Amino acid sequence: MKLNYHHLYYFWQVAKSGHLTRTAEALHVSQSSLSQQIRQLEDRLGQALFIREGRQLHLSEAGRLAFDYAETIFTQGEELSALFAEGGHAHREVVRVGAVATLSRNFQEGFVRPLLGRDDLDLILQSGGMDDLLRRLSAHKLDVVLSNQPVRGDSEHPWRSQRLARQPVSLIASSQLSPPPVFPDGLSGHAFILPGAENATRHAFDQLCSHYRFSPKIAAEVDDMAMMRLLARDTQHIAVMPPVVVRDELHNGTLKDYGALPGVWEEFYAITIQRRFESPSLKALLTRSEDALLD
Amino acid sequence: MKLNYHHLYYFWQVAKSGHLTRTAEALHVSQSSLSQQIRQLEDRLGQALFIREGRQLHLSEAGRLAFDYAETIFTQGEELSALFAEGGHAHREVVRVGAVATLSRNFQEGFVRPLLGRDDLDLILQSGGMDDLLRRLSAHKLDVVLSNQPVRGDSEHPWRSQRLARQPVSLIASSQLSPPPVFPDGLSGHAFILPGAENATRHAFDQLCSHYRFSPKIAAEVDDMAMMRLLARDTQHIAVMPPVVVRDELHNGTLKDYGALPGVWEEFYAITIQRRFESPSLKALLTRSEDALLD
DNA sequence: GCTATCCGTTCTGTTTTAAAGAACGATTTG
DNA sequence: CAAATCGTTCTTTAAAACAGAACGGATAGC
Repeated sequence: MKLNYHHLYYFWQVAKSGHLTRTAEALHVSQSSLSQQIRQLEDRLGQALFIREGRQLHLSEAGRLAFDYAETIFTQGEELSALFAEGGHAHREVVRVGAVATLSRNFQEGFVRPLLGRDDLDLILQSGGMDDLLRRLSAHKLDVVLSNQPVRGDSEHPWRSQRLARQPVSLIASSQLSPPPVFPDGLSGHAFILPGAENATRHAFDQLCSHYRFSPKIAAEVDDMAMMRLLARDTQHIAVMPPVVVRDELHNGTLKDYGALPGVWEEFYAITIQRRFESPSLKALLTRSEDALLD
Repeated sequence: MKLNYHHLYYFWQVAKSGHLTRTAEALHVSQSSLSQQIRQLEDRLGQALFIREGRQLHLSEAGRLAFDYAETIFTQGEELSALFAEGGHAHREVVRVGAVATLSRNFQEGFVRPLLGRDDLDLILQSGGMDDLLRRLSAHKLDVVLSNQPVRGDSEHPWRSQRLARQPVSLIASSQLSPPPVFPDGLSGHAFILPGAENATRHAFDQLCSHYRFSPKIAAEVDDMAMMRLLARDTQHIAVMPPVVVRDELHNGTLKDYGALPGVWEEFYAITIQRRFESPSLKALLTRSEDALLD
């Protein structure tokens, strides 16, 4: 009881044009052959795909349904054919990495670094929203998605989240600040620059605050690390962020690290789809030590 | 030079398990047959899909590529088979409507109203972001998307935007307001509740303001009509919105319509994919008069 | 280091399936 | 009302998918 894709293809072609004879000519087959195979498809599916009115063919409701599926199936097939037809040359290895747009660029670069020097390989980096990226992952348009939070897979979407690394999160502010802020005391006068509410780091920070019964005054909520860096540099507020993001500023003394927050981490996850043949290059990326990623 | 889906199917099955003999048993064919057909596929594509190492099969880079496509192709195919296998009963007509989440619920209801009484038809309503909805449309998971702005199609995405209706936009505020606001004078003391910046209505309003060299004080930007209605009702600010949204409040006198804004409209578009066989029910929905939609 | 086994490939003959041609029937056109 | 158009059905022919046997390289056990 398997679907015959050859029959489905003929059905698709006929449904697209609406005419059996013309399609037969276009495909260089006889109309009798076309007619028979579509009939066989209908027999197998157990329902009429066309409604025969006089000498015209109209799609039935079942036909419309089948046509929608056929459309995606054969569009994909033609894309595949085109990929092999062009060039004809051997296919280069491709690694396609999606990253949540707000993720640390440092980390992204660290992740793909081993691939940057390789001439035998194409690297594709895409940023976007989580929903968008996961959809691409499911459609096999991406090999891995980098995120700062794990996702739960289910039977329909067998995603696998693997923590790649985590780094401490500190209070970062101008080095001129006096008295130096110490968590959680002596902070009442200050305003904070915090990660956005949907961020796991922010969640941990809020929990820490509520443990100490401290309600921070919020100057800004930012979900982009690069943006947070700018705000930390150009305001007198205290930013809650991983020190690596502002490594340069810490080094040259414009900013100062006022201490890591206990239990607050920024975490990095790789989300993949379980599959039998993993690309060896990707596998190597995913099995590195944390240190290699965070430097 | 056409792709043979039968061959691709065998390739897919073997690639999934990684073993030719086991797959042959599972599919009830001889391994020689499997081997030959996969070879034929490779010949046609012009590249090896498997790397034969000793008595093991590994996917080549081209194979990985082909496997990704095969996965989506045959997943779709199996879904289609399942749809026809279950039931076996005749397929009911389905109309699947996507609507931008912020679109007037009144309008959405008006649009689908002719379908609500019909027993012979399933109606599926989905809301979401524009990107998401357009993706579903392209994947044939939706028949039409309702939006308040048109989209441009291109050769890759042959979207067609059709304006279904438009309605005037007024200044709406508490009926107690004195003196009654008249655009654009006598508004300097008031704050506005406006549609969000990415909205076409907002754009038209901004153009009107700049024409009169008037800069409105903004109390809130809201992209959801239902929310705007609440704010108009519960604040003393002036809302820029279509009067129909607050029909009840206008009727019972809590709110008042202080006049339509010239050249400012809220517009409604239906976005579809050009296709040969449109569902007759959908076609009927799309060719109605504006009045039927806006009541 | 030899033998037995496993597993994929290749060759050849057989079976199944797809395709073509002719006859038919229904519908539209002039 | 005849001629043309278009899809279906039946029968024959061509092309494919398939099975079985022989082959060969790789692995495992003794």
